[in-house]
Amino acid sequence: MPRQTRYRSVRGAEDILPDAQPRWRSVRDTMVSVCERYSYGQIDTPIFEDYNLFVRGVGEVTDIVEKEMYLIPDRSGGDTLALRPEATAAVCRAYLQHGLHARPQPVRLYTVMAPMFRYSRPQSGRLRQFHQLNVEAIGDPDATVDAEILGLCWQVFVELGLKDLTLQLNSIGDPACRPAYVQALKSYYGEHVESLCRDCTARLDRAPLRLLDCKNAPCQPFIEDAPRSRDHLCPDCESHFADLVGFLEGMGVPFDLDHRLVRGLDYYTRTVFEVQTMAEGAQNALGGGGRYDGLIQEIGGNPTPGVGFAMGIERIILNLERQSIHPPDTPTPTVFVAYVGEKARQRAVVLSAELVRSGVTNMLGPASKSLKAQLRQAGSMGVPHVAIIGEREAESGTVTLRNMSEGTQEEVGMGEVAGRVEGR
RNA sequence: GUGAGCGUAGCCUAGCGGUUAAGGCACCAGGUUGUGGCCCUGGAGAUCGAGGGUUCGAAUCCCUUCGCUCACCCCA
Repeated sequence: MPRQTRYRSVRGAEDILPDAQPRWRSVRDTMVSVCERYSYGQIDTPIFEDYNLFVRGVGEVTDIVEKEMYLIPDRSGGDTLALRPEATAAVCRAYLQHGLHARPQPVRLYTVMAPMFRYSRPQSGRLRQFHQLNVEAIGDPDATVDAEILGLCWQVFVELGLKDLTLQLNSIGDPACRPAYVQALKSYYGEHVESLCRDCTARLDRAPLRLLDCKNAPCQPFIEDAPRSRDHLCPDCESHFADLVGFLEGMGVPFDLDHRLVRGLDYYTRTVFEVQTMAEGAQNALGGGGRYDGLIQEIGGNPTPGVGFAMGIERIILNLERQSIHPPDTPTPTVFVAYVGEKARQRAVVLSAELVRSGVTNMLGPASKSLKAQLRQAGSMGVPHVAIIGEREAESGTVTLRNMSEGTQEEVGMGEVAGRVEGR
């Protein structure tokens, strides 16, 4: 046998085999169900976009833009394309492109199972192609919308059955108050530069907010005493946040205020939140998002507020498995069509097709295998009925219908099979 | 991009310098001439990730490389 190159899926990109599909489907169904009950409408956008959309939208100095995008030269010589690294910018683009501002605001949108692409070293809970649920409410600045989004997000986790989750909440202000806060943060940290970890000395200039996020030991004491964004909110942001907190309490959505929570995408304003597991493992953020009141203007629209979040399907599935929350069983055929001999072979294909037409899930047995082997296969799959067509049945136009659990069988006409198996 | 661990049949694992690389699961075929689940027998399937080196001799030791995994970073 000549040995050929064995291809495998590209690093960080996984196949989802039939056995895994019930799990994916049930997660998806739960997400759709919650979104639809909140009156969100499904939107699907292309998996690639002009890469400038993400540069503008996500922010030039973010990791996503600097080193994680998959770029594709456009064969027509136009602008470079990017496999989407996240959904929000693309959904906002669609909002603008289709004049959705002309509809009642906010416009409520979601995408499920949307594949996203980010180039980074794969590890548990982090792939290069991964899938998200994305939910966005665009066009209304009110805190009720933030509350709705947070409530929707939390409800999805509740209905998925995941336990040991926390909802971390913070406000990082807006253009009116954030610059002053960032300044305060910088000058505070400026006094401690020499004590900080190497990562953080670099962060001080490039992404000061992320200093708060550092996990290294040397920096911990400074984080506690660092200026907090919520203490520097302008009156508008302050009352917006107070409203949100009140709404969440009223809704019974549990949350923790976390002054360290900042997010890695530039577009967030005011509300930011993250749903985290307490489970072991590094990738503990199952979902996250916030308000992005400046984003639409940034990508060329009129100033338009928005809030939304994303959650990672793979990470959710990982945690469902860790918590032994099982998906529905893989469906098995109702009937296995076994046959022996040439004439029977012809009848069998026909029977299989007719059963499908009658709505009966069935599997056609393999040719050139003994009856014994076919029965064995049906048995190992747990198929409840086997329709056997041998020489005899082929002659008389009948089939022997075997009940696998009882071990009984009866001879019926070809057309009777569907009725027999359903009637039980 | 950085660091660590690991690579033996589809999956899990034994072997850790010496004759044809062992076992389990799964797969295939038999055990009555057209009948499953248990049991029994047999079979197929591995150039031991790849390349190079050391040695009389390497899956076993060394180097390189590729791949996988986990963590950092970042985030879903």
